Amino acid sequence: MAVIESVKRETATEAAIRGLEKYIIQAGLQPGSRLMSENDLCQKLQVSRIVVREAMQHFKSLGIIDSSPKRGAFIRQLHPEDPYRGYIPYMMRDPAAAREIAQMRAIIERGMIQEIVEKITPEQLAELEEINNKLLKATSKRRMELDIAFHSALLSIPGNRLLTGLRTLLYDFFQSTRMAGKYAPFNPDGNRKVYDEHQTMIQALRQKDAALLRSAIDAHIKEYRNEEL
Amino acid sequence: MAVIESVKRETATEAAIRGLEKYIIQAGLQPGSRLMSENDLCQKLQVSRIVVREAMQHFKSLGIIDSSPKRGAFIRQLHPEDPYRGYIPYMMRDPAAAREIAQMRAIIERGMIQEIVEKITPEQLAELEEINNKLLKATSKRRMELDIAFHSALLSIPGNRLLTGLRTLLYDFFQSTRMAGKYAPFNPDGNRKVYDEHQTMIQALRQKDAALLRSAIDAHIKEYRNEEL
DNA sequence: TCTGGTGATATTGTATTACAAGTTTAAGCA
DNA sequence: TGCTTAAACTTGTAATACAATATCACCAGA
Repeated sequence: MAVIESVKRETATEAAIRGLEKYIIQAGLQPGSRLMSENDLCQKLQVSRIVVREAMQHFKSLGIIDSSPKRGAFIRQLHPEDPYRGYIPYMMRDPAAAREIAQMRAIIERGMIQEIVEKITPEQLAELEEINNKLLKATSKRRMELDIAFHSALLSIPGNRLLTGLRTLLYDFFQSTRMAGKYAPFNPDGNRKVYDEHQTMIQALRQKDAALLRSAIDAHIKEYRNEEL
Repeated sequence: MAVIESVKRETATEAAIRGLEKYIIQAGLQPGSRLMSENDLCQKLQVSRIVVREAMQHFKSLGIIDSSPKRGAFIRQLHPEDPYRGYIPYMMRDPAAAREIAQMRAIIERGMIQEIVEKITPEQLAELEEINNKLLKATSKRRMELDIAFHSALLSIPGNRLLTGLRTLLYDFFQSTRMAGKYAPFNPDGNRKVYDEHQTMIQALRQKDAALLRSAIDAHIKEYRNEEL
């Protein structure tokens, strides 16, 4: 079966994006390095300044470079949350997204068990306890924040930027949209339940008991899974 | 402690990006919808066409919209790999990235165990077997592709776009750069070993034996972990 | 030599005008 | 109604212009 090739000709801007990427890579520019000026790029790439600026905007939008007026453009230090930057509003409009985010959350938390049992430090353990202690007497809204803080702290234990980059997506977004209503009802026992489940996790971490942590996380996650089907 | 506020004034382009996002959201534009023309946006946002085009480029770069010459710009259907689009070359230059990617891979695969044991279909199981059968008599390069195909197939079982979006990052990139050298040495027994490990996974999936799958995945992953420290 | 001021130069951000090439729409006609 | 043709619209690209500010080279003075 012959596939119809898209014969769309490459625009000058697309070519400039390729050229600029090649320049960045081949010149070995590191975070903090300054790119050559727009006019110089015009000469080098043989396109007008408009095209160069649109190519620059591409890399600005991705967070690869950062420019300041009258100073120039610089290679930016990548941040772990960059990849998802700009997408949240659009995921929010996708009804299937919430289910997938909840599933992703469950997968990540289960998958991390081994890592965090091995690697957690006393300081990190203390932080988890501190967050959870506050949770017991928190109001509804504050409780949600503290729950997020607790799970974010878990997420950061492996010291992996790909993981911490998922924070906004997995917790903030999830809580703020889909779960806001049902997750924080006027349930006076709710705090106690969440607190107890977190305490079990903390205990499992203290004892470095992966099996216990697994069952605690499963219990903590279960309610979401059922609701999201 | 007083934090020095960044007093950087917002540029017209940044304001236009906000305005354009607001327009897209509030107008309820769906994938396939056409945006108003650049000139109309100039009027609406009260900026020049250059600024409008740079704002458009921002959303083009993120994959939110797509424009074709002389026809207009349209809301694009988001694809799961979009968030990581454009980042791979820059991750490649980060020496810490390989370790984090390997760790992420291990976390995801372990975390998926429950899901895929529950949800795998006979067709998906057959696909895994087919891939693995080819692997036994594959040459070095082909073997790497088939290994990637095997794990990608695993990744797609839950039917979660956030997961499948990680494919390029977790497998293609990882294999193509850091592991290329050591992972595919001139080792005639290598195929057999990978084949056997995959077979154990397949058997575990057929029997819906989560514990067996866990140990098989752990064994399969272990070698990477040790090498990456 | 070091400091501070001063003017020239470089740089980005933004607007305007212009046009090519192709798409869409509208008008007019059979 | 259906078809043809011209008009209007739309994006991609270039060139020019200028404001505002950062940077730099230079020079004077202590």
